[in-house]
Amino acid sequence: MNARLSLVPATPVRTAEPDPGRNPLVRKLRSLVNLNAADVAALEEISLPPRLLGPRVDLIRSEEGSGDAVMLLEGFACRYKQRQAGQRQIMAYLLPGDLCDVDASYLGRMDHAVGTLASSVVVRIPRQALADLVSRHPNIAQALRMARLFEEATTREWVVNLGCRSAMERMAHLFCELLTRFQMVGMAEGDSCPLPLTQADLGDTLGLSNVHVNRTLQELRRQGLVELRGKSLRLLKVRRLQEIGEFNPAYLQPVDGAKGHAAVGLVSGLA
Amino acid sequence: MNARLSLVPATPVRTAEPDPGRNPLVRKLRSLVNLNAADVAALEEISLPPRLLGPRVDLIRSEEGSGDAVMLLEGFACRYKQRQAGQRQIMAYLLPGDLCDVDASYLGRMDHAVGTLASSVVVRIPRQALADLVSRHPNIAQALRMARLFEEATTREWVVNLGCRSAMERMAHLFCELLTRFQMVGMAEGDSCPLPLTQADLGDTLGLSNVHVNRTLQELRRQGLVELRGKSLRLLKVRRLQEIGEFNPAYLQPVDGAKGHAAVGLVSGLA
DNA sequence: AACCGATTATAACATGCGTTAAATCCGTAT
DNA sequence: ATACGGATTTAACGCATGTTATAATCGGTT
Repeated sequence: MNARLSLVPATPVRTAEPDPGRNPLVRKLRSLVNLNAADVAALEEISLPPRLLGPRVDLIRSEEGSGDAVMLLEGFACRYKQRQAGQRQIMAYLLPGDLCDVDASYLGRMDHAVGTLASSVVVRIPRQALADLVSRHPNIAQALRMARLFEEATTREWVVNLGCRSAMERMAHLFCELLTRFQMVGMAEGDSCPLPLTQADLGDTLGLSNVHVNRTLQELRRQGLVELRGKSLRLLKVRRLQEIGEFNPAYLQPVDGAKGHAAVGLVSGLA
Repeated sequence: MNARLSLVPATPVRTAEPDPGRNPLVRKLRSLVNLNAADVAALEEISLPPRLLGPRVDLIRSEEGSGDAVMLLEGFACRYKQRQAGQRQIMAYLLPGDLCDVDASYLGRMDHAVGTLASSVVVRIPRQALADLVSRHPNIAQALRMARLFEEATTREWVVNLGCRSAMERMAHLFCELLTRFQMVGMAEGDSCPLPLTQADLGDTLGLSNVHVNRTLQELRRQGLVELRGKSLRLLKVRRLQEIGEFNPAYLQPVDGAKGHAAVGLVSGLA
């Protein structure tokens, strides 16, 4: 299960490299607001040593109580909930650059779990460091607020997906969303992006049985819309898939390129 | 459609009454944290004159750009999204005391609409007033942050509902959630609460056709679990309904009664 | 190279829910 | 009262998706 864990006992991943785009958190926040050199430098400094986790490892339960945030550096994780009978529903994907806010755990018992789907590298960000960062770097504070708004919008979009789209439409929508999100952190290559999930994982995401996930996938392949080999997803006809899933990336990114202005007026205290 | 709008052209609803529990926002925030007299007084002062809206009236589009928040004083509203073919998916309910954060509209085009389902009374809260309130009253700031966390948790719970529960389970869960939320603002009477929705509205909420909503409702009635007459819902066997829907109110409220302590450590700047 | 468990793929069958349609009920206005 | 339109109810039928089962394939390990 976590076979890969032993391969890399504590290999430190270089975080504070001079080249500007390695850190996925930096890349993500840069897709939301304009960051200056000081902002970027500060972001690269806050991370504690990275830790490698195998697939299917819970990463919230363990941090619970520390109050620190967790950032996904590499890999693929999710928020999920397990029903009594065993069914799992995935409620959100965490991609590299995504922060897992631990605020929720203060509301008493955490209402859901967070775990890896593929083997992943995570870093803890001490709560105090994050608070300092936010108070000294308004751009970063702004970007984090926006990231949160987009995350909320994404969850709402998943409600729509589950509530009133067919299997094919759901899957097309999900794939479009994934490609866009990977593009935002510079991890897409053309129309391809990583997809280190099993069909069962997709089923738990889309509210479908794994058999039907397979059927739907076959149909998408047959129509020449997607290619899914190994752990890589390729969207052969992006436009067509966007039509099928009624995908509009506006809920993931600022419109056009007006990053700087877009969110000046956010009610900072309320957010 | 909006026939009732004309009935009450501009009837002002009394907001700042001396009796402590009239304002649903106060009641709601009090269910989250302990508020002192100054906090309550401040909350009662911020509202602009209330406006009456008929059912099925959008209330975001009109406020767009003003940046002010909107609070529902009476009635029933929702966040929703309309698909091209016409299907509507409701993503959240707004009950009395709920604030509709307008932050999202700053991310460019609003990604969803907010509208009334029943005729409602709303008040605008100027952005500046809200910012002042939050900076001068830490308890209120705390409560608003918690309210937001609970709102996020609620959306996640809806994802679970749509993703992996049957029609009966979904409806049982929704009804339990509604009762609890109305209890939090003091609008439930025993095991009864308002439900001014049509079966079509319920269908757009639960991802079911209106025919199947009806079937499911009949079955719940036949089993003596609920009573739904006029615009009032009554849960005859709350415990049983909670079992069916696997409902656990922990995602709506602080656990037990530890309101004051629960959230002291929230990363204020991040939230 | 050969093995193993996990994943993917297919088939056959079952069913929960959607669709269409028509009847009844109910609140509101005439 | 009466009439009207929207909401609820019920029935008949179809389909998308679930379920169960089994085979084929793949990726990683020895």
